[in-house]
Amino acid sequence: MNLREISEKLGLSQTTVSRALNGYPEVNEATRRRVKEAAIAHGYHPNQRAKSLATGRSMQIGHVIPVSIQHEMMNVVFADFIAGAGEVYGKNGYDMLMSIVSDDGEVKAYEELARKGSVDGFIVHGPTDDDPRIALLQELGIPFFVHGRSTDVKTPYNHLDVNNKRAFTRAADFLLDLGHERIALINGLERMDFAQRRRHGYETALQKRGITPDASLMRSDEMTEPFGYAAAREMLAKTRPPTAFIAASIVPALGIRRAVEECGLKIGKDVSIICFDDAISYLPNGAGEPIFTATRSSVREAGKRCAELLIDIIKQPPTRPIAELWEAELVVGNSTGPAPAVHPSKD
Amino acid sequence: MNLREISEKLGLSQTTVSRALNGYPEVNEATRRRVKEAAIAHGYHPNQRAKSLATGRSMQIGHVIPVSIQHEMMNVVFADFIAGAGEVYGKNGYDMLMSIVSDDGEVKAYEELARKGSVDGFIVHGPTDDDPRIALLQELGIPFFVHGRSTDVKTPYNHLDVNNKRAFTRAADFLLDLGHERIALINGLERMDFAQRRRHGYETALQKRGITPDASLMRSDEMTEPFGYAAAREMLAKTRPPTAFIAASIVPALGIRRAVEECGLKIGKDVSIICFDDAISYLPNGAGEPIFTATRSSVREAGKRCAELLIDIIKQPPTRPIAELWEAELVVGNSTGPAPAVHPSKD
DNA sequence: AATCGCTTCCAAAGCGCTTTGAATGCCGCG
DNA sequence: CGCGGCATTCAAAGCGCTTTGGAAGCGATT
Repeated sequence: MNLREISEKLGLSQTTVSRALNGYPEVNEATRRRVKEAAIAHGYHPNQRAKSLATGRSMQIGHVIPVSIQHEMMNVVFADFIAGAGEVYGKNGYDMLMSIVSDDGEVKAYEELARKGSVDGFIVHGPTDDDPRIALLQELGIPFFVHGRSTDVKTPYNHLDVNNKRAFTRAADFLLDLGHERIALINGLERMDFAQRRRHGYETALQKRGITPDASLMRSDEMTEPFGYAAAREMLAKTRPPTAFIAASIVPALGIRRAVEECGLKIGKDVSIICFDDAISYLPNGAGEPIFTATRSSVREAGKRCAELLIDIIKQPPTRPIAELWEAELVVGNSTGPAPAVHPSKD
Repeated sequence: MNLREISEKLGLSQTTVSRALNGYPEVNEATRRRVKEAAIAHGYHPNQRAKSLATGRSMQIGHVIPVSIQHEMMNVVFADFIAGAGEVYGKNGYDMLMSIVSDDGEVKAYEELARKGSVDGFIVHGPTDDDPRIALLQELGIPFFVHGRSTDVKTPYNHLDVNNKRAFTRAADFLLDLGHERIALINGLERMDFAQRRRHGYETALQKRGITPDASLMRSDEMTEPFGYAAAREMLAKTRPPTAFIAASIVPALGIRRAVEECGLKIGKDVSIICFDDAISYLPNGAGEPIFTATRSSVREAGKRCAELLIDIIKQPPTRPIAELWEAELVVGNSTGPAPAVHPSKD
């Protein structure tokens, strides 16, 4: 069933049928009703391929995912982000085009999708501190929106980010206020912009209290459970182990907890843990009372907002770049407590 | 840069340019080279929208994801599956169209994507025991491939599944051989076909040894870490606690481990744990030596294979349905050991 | 010299929609 | 009675590609 067939069946021109279905005002309301009913009765859906050829818009948003990023935060956090974005796409008649590419194929993927006209815009995930994708997309002249920031990119671009630095300053402050002095940082990969900002936040808080960040208490890697575990095991074996950990995600935090418990230590008493919580739906930070004290910001809400803003941008390019910075909230759970008294024998 | 422009620039017809680029034989090799070079030089990529209108194929595969499934295995396992599928799509010139919909919008999503001609086929994820999507897609007359099975659907359909029953029989046998008799099952949601098959496998193994499955040792829910934790805590508090757990995924297994450790028990000694391991890349079952003894089957490889088969089906509808059944391998880790001697006081 | 068979290329139709520009009918008004 | 204005509808062009059905050129064959 296509436009011609249905218009013939109704004894109307294709023009009128098209306009009736697309809500144009210059069509009689009685006619519109008749057309709409016929469309439903015959299960008519305008051919999207023809439609987008005619309109010049594909009604699709591209997400390019390099496989390696599978390992970093992308995998688990990503699913929630796209759930949020996808919801917004659906409401606005857009679809999500996802392209999973090898790492060296990323540039080509953006170029092709843009040049082929497969998408009307892109969401850029997980920017590094100097992300080349931003310049590439600007050159391609296609709308895009960055989830996060790329510190060293100085040309303006549309983005939304969490105030990662502030979140980690607050996390560290919280522990410092509890009397902790040896605070470990279990961070994401340093090439990720967010990880650098988080480290800066952590370092800033320590330095403000006259504590020099101890490199032996800082780790940076893919945010897996085993990474959190291994890092914590090693640090807890030191002669002067940390009394608290700050983790960049709930995933390594689970590993830290495992290590702490294996050492026969009590969480929230002997060792405190605080993490950044993306409010991931399948890995909730406890039901009701949080397992971990955490700085929290929903990545799903971020996905929604990024999608909304990108669609706005596609419809009407803004005169000046859009930028939003969200603050994470600090939620207190059972994983933190006052620093343990210094063991006499350790002096 | 479109076909007309580039053909004018070359002094050739659009026909010839099109054929040259698409590898048709009726074009002189010298001409073809000239065309290809010009295409690269000018960054020409055929407009996908026009192309698919002309060919009648969208070169897109649809994945419809209801948000609720976010919570069940989908979320974490899904990411790996689509990584595998996406790789295959890229190699074959296909793109992945992902539609995230509310639960009641699922039927509509399939219908629309099919009728609008947005996709050439679908991958169906996470079938239930009597999944209505199969009949729907058959009625829509669009190629599709099911990852898993739907036991109560009797019409044949293309699918690939892991032998879930066998995997769980083997897991239970492994524990039974070690002398365990009180073996708990921490399963996924019962409406999922795979969960039912796994339970059957577990029950079959017990019954073969004359053990009647104990309903108080069986739980079924979304496969989260907290679920595993809560279920294990409760079971371990019984007067006759289980000596072993079988978990449907590594995620609840992590929760079980947490519970066991909190109870001051030793894994692999006091309590054994065995799980189904989807070989998820971001949650690896240990590096080298597995953390958990597990029955393992890579969901990523499954994604690859499903994509390959679906593309074959689109190109050439098979005369009889394609069905593959994969066996999971049993890998032995540190989480299992002989059943502890019965405590004298417990008799 | 006429014909055939190849290779190589092309003009034009068509995919199914949107959109432009114009036509039709009808009303009220001078 | 003629005309402008409004509401409603339509024919046709165009989006950028593929594909059909030739046609041109040329050496080989009869």
